[in-house]
Amino acid sequence: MTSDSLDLLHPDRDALRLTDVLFALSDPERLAIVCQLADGPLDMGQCYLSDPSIPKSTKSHLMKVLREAGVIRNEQAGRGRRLTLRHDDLEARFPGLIGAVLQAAASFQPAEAADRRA
Amino acid sequence: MTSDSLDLLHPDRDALRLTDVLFALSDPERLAIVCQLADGPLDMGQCYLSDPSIPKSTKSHLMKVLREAGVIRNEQAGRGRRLTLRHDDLEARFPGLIGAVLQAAASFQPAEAADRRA
DNA sequence: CCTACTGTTCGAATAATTTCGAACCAATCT
DNA sequence: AGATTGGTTCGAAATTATTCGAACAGTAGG
Repeated sequence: MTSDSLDLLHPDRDALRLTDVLFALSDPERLAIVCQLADGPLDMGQCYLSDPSIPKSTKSHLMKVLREAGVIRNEQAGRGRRLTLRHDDLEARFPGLIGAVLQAAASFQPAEAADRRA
Repeated sequence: MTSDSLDLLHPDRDALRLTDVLFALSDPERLAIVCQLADGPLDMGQCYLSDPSIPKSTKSHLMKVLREAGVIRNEQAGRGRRLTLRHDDLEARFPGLIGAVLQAAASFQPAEAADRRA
């Protein structure tokens, strides 16, 4: 009935810590995930890692770090999970930060993104 | 005579990696150092850590991480060392990033900074 | 030259992250 | 209900980062 264990914990906007956010973004794999979410929410299955053979537990852990830092929201959606970049919360708390990171990342790793689309 | 081993290695502007920069900034102690350098270069002795009892080897290592990520420059100056935030290089490579981080950090940890000034 | 002063580097111990398989849980479909 | 799909959590192993003392190196001053 009412959702039980699997609604995960998300920090409030006011509780976001800059160093935690920076740390979450400092891993190439996590940063790439964030870039994919910049255009809008995605189901977990639509979020691609650089290496497709990475097990789901590892992928889940990457999402956990991003979620606990307050970078993404991870909510149940049907059978799977919907991932959302917490753009508004980040922007409110750290103005200009996420935009600068996304722009820098976009002009940086376009090759990998293109590879994934191919 | 000519400086020997102690001119440290600094990555070129073009070699700066976003994830390395974010990682370097993701530690509270290192971030605080960067904030102190925002107003201009400082000698190492003028850079304060949250805990004054931290040994110099640890402090040196914090600077090393910042330097190797390309966040600061560390050059010999007289008897000691002059630390400089590589603001121009960072801005050129990741427009808006360092400014957003500094602003977010400033509106975040003013208590600690005030303590140090007292 | 010798000493004092500043920092860096090295090596080892500790702590924190990452990675992965296995077990588990919730939702959907038959 | 049972089977399938999609993802989280747990626990252990491996990797990486941090911390600190000791040894070293460069500079300035006596």
